Amino acid sequence: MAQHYWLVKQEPSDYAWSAFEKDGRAAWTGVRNYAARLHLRAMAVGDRVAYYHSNEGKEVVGVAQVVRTAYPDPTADEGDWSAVDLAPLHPLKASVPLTVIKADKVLKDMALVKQSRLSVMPVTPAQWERLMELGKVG
DNA sequence: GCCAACGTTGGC
DNA sequence: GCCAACGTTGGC
Repeated sequence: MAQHYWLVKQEPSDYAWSAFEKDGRAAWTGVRNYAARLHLRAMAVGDRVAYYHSNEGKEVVGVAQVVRTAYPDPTADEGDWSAVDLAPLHPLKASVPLTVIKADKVLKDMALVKQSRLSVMPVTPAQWERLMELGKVG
């Protein structure tokens, strides 16, 4: 089974990477968007997930992995929504700001740029490789 | 704080 | 089922 790559957005004032690292694991709940739900449901255990700080920072700061596949979101009062569990793997040695992503030949086509309101999105292997290169990982 | 983008809702 | 109005997100 091929590994897939994803990116999730989070406002640092809401749940920053540092808090995520401290917790060691988090239920990714509260997603109320059909496109994002589709992506959550496509996640497999072990998939890599880039962690992006929206609004404040506007940069990719770390790498997480999926530790539990989609299950009914316990925070949803009504409707058919999904959550997954994520665990932090490591921070990027150099965070990758949106300005750099927009200026990069490979990364400028990311959903992050094209669909600015989507909170969970796939990342192509080429984009992932470039992101890790810029993040000084590996 | 403003505003553009865009997803969702509701009237017809 | 279409489309205008509305609400939310998120960059600037």
